Amino acid sequence: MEAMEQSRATSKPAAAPGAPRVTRDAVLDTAMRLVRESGTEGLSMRKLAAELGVAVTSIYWHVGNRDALVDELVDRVLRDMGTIRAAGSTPADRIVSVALASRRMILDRPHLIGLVRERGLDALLMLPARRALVREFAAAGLHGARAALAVQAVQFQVAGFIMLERALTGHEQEQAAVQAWLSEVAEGGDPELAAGLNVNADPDELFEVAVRGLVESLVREV
Amino acid sequence: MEAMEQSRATSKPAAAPGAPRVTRDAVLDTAMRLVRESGTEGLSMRKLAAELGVAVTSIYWHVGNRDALVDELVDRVLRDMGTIRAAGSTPADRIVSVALASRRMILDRPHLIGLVRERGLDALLMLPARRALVREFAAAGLHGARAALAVQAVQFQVAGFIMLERALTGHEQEQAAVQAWLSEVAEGGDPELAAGLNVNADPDELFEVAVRGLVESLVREV
DNA sequence: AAAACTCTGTAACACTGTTACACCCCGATG
DNA sequence: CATCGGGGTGTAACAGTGTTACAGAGTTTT
Repeated sequence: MEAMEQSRATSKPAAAPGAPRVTRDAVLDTAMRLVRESGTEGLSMRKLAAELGVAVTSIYWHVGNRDALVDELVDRVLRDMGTIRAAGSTPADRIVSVALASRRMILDRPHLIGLVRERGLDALLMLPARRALVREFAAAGLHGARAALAVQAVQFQVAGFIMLERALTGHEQEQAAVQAWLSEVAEGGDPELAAGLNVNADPDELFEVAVRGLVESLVREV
Repeated sequence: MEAMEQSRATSKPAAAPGAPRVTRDAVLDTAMRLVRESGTEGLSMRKLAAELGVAVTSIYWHVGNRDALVDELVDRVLRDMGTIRAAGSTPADRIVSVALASRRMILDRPHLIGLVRERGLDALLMLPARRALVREFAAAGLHGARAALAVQAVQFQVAGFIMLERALTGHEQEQAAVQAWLSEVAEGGDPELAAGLNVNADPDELFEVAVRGLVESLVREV
């Protein structure tokens, strides 16, 4: 804890003559690279130290501990995400566009989900879209508690969908129980339905249909 | 691997005279207890062995390895969940009731989420509601690809919501970034909105509103 | 009696996060 | 100039994790 404060304060002597062999930034950079290359579980303090050609204790001196390190990585990724702008003419369209953009932003940073999940920072996933959602729902005529409920509903749908989607891709078909049930449905007289349930092939369409349905319901009752 | 086959095949000599000191069932029982008491991370092979008064290798002989053990625990919990029955008169009401019941069932088994998450079995979380959803959407007049999309949308919303809700409870307020933004909203002229965004106090209402909105959108277009 | 099988124990390997402690170097102070 | 203090690093260890090679006891089968 105090170590972090100290190292944070010394951003000037980083290039001083009595140069430290690694910087806090260098640690964070290679940590980020390790996560990009092999996920959250590919990031170990020893690996990180070895990668920097340094003993483990140096890492601890610079970042405190692993949790603080991951927190900082989350912060970094979130910082470079920028803000979300709504597009479209109708209020519903604009809100849906915010949801779509939010999903894109998060999916473009695959390591982010693993990081927030490990540290229980799931709330931060919703942060980028919040501002835009509040604004657009207000523009759609929703205020007060009603608006709060609407914003939260959309946020939960977006973030929940994304986390689930990432957890499911690749794994779904493998489940024996799932497969068994699918063939059962196919024999039940609606093969097209079974096919549609099998593919997690088009998450894009699924996401848009779900979000649009929810949003239109929320803005209609004004 | 073969060990599992062997032990699974020997359900008869479990009570034979040359009695083993632990049974596969006993291992699973205490494993389940450990998870209930201290979560997934409270379940270690050594702790489990110690709890049973046995060496670690016995555990491995009976269940194979940790992953297989957790898989079996998931199976067990899922098996005792039973089936979901729809209630209500209108199609939308019936579908919403399935979603509510599904959430209740899962939340009543808090350890389940940790287990499926650790093993990437998230798809199994949706399984109990699938049958009922397909039936009710068919009764609402949806068939084929349209019905598949609707079922998937509801499933994703339910499962995503639950996972997020469990991850957020308790943690949300702690985030500094979240807090900062909330006070900003409050000063923006809509304190009631800020209040509604702050509480994760009423997830029940939030869930019902979100699901009902989505479902009504899905069944309306028939 | 011998061989095969079931089940358990000892001890180790390779990892993980974390820390107590000694040390080096360099700049500031007495 | 000498001394002190602190930034930064290294060695080595502690405690814990999943996993396994191997030996052995006890029972059943051949």
